[in-house]
Amino acid sequence: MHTIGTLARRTGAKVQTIRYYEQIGLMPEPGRSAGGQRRYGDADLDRLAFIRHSRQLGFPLDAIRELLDLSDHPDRDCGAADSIARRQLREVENRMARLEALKRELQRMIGECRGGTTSDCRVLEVLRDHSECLADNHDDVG
Amino acid sequence: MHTIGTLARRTGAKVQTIRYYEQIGLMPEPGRSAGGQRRYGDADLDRLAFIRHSRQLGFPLDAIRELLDLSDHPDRDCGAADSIARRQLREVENRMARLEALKRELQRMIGECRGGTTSDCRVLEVLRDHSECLADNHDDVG
DNA sequence: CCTTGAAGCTATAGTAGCTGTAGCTCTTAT
DNA sequence: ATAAGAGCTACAGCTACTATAGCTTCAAGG
Repeated sequence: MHTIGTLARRTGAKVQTIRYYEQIGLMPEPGRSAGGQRRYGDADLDRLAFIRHSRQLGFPLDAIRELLDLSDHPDRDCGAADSIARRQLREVENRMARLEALKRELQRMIGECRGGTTSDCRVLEVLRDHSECLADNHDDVG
Repeated sequence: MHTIGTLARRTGAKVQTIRYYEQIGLMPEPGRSAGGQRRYGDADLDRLAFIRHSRQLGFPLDAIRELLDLSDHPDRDCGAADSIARRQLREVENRMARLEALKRELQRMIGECRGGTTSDCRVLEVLRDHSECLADNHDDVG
């Protein structure tokens, strides 16, 4: 039997985070000690490790919920898991592409700045200048 | 004189977002019509465009506050603006590096999956397997 | 048995940066 | 005069946690 602190230490999650996962139904409600403290088994530890590892790979909690569900049913087709992972890969690639564009624009901005006062600062000029805007991007640039 | 809707259309910001910027002091409180509706001038439009463009480059609002302040004082040294931009560039590069690592792990995971049931799915196996964890990463991966 | 300090408990609020909703009022064209 | 569309305030919700306050429990040492 593990305490919540042990789970935290073993997985790198914060104690509050574990309670949060319980609250949103990602972790099951564990047993309690006589005094009301949470007591976990090894299966809980594994589940939390799975969640944390998935989070480190950037999966959103909803996707993790699906992955856990698949993991709980060994007889199902693994195509679903595969497609969640592929979706996440596409997401990561999208973000990278957007960041690449930002990086280039920032480098250009910085590269053109020749010092002096803010009145002739290229950085501020670029930010002010409407005409050089990136294409509209309403998504998070994350 | 522009309405809030006009500003929104011209900058790509949502109406609520403009009101939000006012609320947090990023946009000034504008004048009002007889009936109490916001009325903006061209300077407001420029300021909002500056904010949106900076957001598109991923600058956090605090950084934008500083950039706007610099932009409002043409006599100051532009080194500050430059260093904010460099900080942002480093941030972008960091995120890209982290995403690159995620991308590789996702690709490996997906590449190894040979179909079948979830019980022998490599994707789920990798997520379950403690020993193959990425180095601990407590930052946002975003 | 008693104390003490670490760890746990609940509940609530805060983070970033918006976005959406409800229920109203204003503007403007016809 | 009316009606559509835009604007108003105030507040809740989003993601995924994180932090705080004020309390209780646990485990070890004396």
